[in-house]
Amino acid sequence: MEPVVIGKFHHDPDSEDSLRAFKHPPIEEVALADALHALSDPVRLDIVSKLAMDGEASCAALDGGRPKSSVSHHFRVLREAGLVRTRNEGVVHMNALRREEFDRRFPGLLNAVLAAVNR
Amino acid sequence: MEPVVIGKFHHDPDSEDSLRAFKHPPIEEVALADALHALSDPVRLDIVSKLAMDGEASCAALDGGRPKSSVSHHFRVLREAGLVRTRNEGVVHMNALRREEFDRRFPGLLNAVLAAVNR
DNA sequence: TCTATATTTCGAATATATACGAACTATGGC
DNA sequence: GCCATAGTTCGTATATATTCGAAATATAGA
Repeated sequence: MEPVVIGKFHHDPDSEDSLRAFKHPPIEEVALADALHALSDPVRLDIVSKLAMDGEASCAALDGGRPKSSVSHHFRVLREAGLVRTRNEGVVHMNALRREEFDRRFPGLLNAVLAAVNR
Repeated sequence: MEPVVIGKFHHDPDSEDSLRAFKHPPIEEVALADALHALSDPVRLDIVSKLAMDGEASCAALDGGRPKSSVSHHFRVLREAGLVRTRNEGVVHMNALRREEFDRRFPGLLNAVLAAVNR
């Protein structure tokens, strides 16, 4: 039986080193200042708030009419701040908050932000 | 009896329109994104953390060896985000967190940030 | 009034962030 | 294989932040 080739072109789409997979930092490596910076933008606060309500969503579902490249940028910032995990579901990228992990790292922070963002 | 002159050169040093007095926004006018941005800088996180422990301090006491103009800038950002109140005490400026007000505006936020910054 | 001290303001350099079109890449379905 | 779709990456323009020296301002005290 042939071994599965995991490399540049033949890879496991769910593995962390897949071409399509994203960098999700270990939650312990996320710095507080970076998390706060990620949350300090109205567009990203909106995305985070909607993800908290809906659980999961594609990028397009949360674009608010903005160009794809802008939305992609904001998702990247959220990912790198440990706030969002993105997984490939066919042609769509599904995003969800890393709530348990983030809460473990910064207890109460996300709750306080989400409470504040909704008035 | 002469009325007290409140103007460009003869003014009440405790009044909000004094030359030396600072702009402290009404807490209800502080936007979440601006508060988070103010907290998303390591220098300012350090200042806020020290103020939380010490209660009150002059600018110089918290400068961490940085030039005065830089420290002054960071205090201004904290002031405009509703986090810090500065009052004139003779030649020094005494700074304190607007804790009660800020907590009322964004419940749990400052606690979560302060808990996270210490570790 | 002169001096020392604490801090702000100004100005300019540099760094970082945001925005968005165009080109590119991965996936699923035909 | 070809096409459409969903996102990413790239390049660049612009906006905002940070830094710090120098000059200005306020206050206390001699």
